[in-house]
Amino acid sequence: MVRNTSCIMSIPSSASVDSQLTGPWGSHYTSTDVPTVASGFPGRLWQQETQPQYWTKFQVWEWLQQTLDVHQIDATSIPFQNFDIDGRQLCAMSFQDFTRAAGSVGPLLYQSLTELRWNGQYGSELFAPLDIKTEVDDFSCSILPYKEESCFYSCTNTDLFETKDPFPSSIAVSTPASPGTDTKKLHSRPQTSQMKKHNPRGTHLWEFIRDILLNPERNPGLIKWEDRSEGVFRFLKSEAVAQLWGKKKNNSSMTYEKLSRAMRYYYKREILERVDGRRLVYKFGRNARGWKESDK
DNA sequence: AATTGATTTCCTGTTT
DNA sequence: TAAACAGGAAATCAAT
Repeated sequence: MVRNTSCIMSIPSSASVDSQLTGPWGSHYTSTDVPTVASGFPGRLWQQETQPQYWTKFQVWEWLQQTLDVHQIDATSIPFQNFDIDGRQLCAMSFQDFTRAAGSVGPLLYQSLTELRWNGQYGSELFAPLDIKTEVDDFSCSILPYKEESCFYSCTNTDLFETKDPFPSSIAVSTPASPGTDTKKLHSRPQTSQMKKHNPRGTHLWEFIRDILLNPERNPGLIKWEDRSEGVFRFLKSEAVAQLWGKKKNNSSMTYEKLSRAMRYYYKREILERVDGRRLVYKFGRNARGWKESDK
């Protein structure tokens, strides 16, 4: 009955994770220049993080994911390969280009981007200093804070992963977070479907896993496809993934053991299929979307 | 304020 | 023996 709720700090997390991380997120990018970014960075830099024109391909991709998410549109409904472009190219697309590239979702994307660009021009001054928590990120972190809050995880001294990665995705990207501005148009746009209910903070565990798999640049050997076409994958650095997940959920005590329990619950919902006999191996089930190559 | 879906936490037992 | 796997039970959290 009585649970030992007291020993919360006894997790050797950082040590184990550190030792597991070796990729671009690991030692290479250890915090050297964090302070700069952490404490009020120059407006110019901020602009670069925020304005679509300066986005990297990955940021474009993030924006896409996020926008679809916000509008409850299935990520499989648009060909992502048409958006394997950086911000400059994205901004060069016309309304028609968007329609060509994303079909019926094109207009919505065009709209969203236009508003973002527009906000980007005036947003900076509305960005109160206290919002600049810093760092940030981790991948699926949102670029578009349509929902009032930004995506900061503000885990102050956890520069295990994030960090000065080459994809400064969401730094201050909480552009329109400022109340009183016209960011609500996006909110009030009619929803395409009601299929999904609440999706706290954008991503579920399985989507988080999927997104790691789908982003080689962001996946320094954390999880690997075993059979791409069948949706079979394997954890290479289970504890590191758990830490990352915990970071996303602002839970520093996440472990693979706990993460895997959540994974097992997915079997019943057919989001994952059981792959027995093989440790750390899972397979996407019929209810998992957006992982197939053909889905893109 | 109550409900609920999705985990999170803990645990005991089994398998690799 | 140390990790993983299996699930049950209960707690937690955020969205509604």
